[in-house]
Amino acid sequence: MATHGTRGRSGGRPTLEEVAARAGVGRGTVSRVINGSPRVSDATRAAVEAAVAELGYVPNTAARALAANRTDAIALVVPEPETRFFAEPYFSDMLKGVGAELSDTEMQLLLIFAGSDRERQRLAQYLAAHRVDGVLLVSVHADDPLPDLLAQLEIPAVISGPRSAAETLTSVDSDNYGGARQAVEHMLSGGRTRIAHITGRLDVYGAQRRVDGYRDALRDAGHAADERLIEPGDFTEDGGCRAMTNLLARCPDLDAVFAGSDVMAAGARQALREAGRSIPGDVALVGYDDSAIARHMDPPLTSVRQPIEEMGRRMIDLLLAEIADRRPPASRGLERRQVVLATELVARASS
Amino acid sequence: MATHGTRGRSGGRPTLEEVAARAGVGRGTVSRVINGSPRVSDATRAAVEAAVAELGYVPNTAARALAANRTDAIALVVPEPETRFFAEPYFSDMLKGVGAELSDTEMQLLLIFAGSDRERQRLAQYLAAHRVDGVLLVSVHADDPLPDLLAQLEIPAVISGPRSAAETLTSVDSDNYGGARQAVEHMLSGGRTRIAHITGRLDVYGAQRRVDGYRDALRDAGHAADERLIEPGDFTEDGGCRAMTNLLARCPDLDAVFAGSDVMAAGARQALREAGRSIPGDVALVGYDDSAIARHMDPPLTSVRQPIEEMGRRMIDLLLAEIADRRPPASRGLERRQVVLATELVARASS
DNA sequence: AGGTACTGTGGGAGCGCTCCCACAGGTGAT
DNA sequence: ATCACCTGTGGGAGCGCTCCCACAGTACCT
Repeated sequence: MATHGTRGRSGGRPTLEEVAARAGVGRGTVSRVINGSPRVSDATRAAVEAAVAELGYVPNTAARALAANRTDAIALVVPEPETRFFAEPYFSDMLKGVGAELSDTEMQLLLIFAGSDRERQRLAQYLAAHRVDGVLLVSVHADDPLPDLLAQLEIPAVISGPRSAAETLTSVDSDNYGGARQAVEHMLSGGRTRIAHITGRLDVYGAQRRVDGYRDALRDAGHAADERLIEPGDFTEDGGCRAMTNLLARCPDLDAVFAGSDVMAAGARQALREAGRSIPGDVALVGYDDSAIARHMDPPLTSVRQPIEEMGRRMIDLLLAEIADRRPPASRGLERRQVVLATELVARASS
Repeated sequence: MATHGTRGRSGGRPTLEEVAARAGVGRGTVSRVINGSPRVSDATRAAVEAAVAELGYVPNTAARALAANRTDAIALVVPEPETRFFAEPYFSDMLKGVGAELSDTEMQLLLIFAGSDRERQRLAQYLAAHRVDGVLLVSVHADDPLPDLLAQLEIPAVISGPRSAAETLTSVDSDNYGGARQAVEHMLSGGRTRIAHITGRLDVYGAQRRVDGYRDALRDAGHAADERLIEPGDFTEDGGCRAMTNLLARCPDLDAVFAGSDVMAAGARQALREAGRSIPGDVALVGYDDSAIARHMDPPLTSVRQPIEEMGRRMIDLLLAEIADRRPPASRGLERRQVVLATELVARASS
């Protein structure tokens, strides 16, 4: 009789109803106070808050999620094996920005790795179950099916580097085009005229944009286009070394190199050294990313810094806005949002 | 009339009830199939599974959590700022083991940092709301209040290094005592007799156990105890350097040093070098952790390896068992579980 | 024949919340 | 005085599941 209908509750955390009884109000009113609705009188609000404090009431997330059809959680999906995640400062910076922006929110951040097929399978299940209100996607390759899955499931998502100029998802990116221009203009102003470029993998949109920036900066400075100064790389150190070797063979008169990443710049440095070219005496060298490698290279590498932490913050802003917009399913879609953040050239001894 | 009572469901994921209708069975039966109950006939199970596949049914986690009073999630709590998490390979190894062991489970892993006061506050709320079924605690200091909070909230938890010999939480640890013995015995067998020890912070239980192992190994080999050979360190490189300097001043005749961590060994190496002692010629040096530092030191450092990944796996095993045990709240408590895993000496040039 | 025991199944009740309708009481225009 | 329209409030219905009781059917004992 006493325990009628009281199934699993051993210790028994207080419920909304109990708080309501204690405060002498109705359930709806307590709910309104908890959720910060303005339509509550000051006196009532105070009474409810007192009851909440006395009882140590904490809302039941599952009940709320079920009733309101939301989870108050978002996922940061990293389509890489965990190893890379820990190896690259990119992710830790991103996480810092995301965490900071989220810290005055009720939202909970989930970190999900989707490196292996198996993990991707799990993630698909996870998303199908709508266990998060939104998704942050970082470091996505051009042919990744994940963005489309997200679109199909109608889950709000923000991507950290658009897959192409026609990206349909809301995206945040650094100004790859402008960053490349900065690098090239920096070398031009240093008196260099034969500036080569080692590109990143061209199926990565950002790498393409860097090539565009490189080309336009040279053209605007009145230099004739010379496609022989452009050599494709693949973001690896070996690739950078090979590319540099090819460039030296083809254009022995080059006096500067803009590498599409610091790692490739490290490879290029090795090739230059083996060819007996001094840095920056014979050849100026500029990288991209301003990673730890840049600071520790010999000589220290001039590099283009991306505001990764801020990118993380902006991604959260946009995602939260999109989640909020979702509720009234009225006027959606029309304006794609693409935020582009400025880069900064960090000049060091290599140029 | 058509949309009577159908509130938020726009697209409308299928529910248990719909699957039941499709399969021509009752709701309870579908639930039994989904949860792998054996009390279902093969024919019925097949019919239900077909309906699930056709409808693309995915259980609603929130509803399940509410009804069953569990979350199917566990938290890995890191009481450190994120920076340290990324800096130390300890965490990434741990995460790998944990992830592996969890991958054939329905359990979801949450990574929670509790470095700042603010984050700890949040965590307390989080735990009070019982948003996870269990907690994995790594790298906890002796005076941390977190374990007690967990106990008070009756949340199953496993800790990765007991706070003391009287640890009440289930714990997994590497054999600090045995590891220290291995290190000392290795140096003894190399003909060293005056072996010093730079300890870790002694408020860390594991560091104490290493001192115990060091003492006992020497005693068992018939060496008279000499407390002057023991110098306290604090796990930092500077501390290791200072400790080494003190040791050299006090016992110039020492011919070997067992440092309580690789980082301190690096500090000790510097002090030895400055004092003109060669490694391993004049003094043998052995560290603890077998971290990247050990491999890259000059000369490469002999060190004691802890099976961190396996520790992660075992922690999950124990935690899942504890969560399962929880359901029938019958015979609990009596046996504290403390798992200790063997260490391995990795011999390199420094000894 | 009657009993006991098990297997497989259906469906009611309830988990703790949010949403929303209903309604009381106040205010100001007509 | 009448009506319209606010603000603040109570509480019913329902979210999609799990748990468990009830019961039909079959099998095996007395």
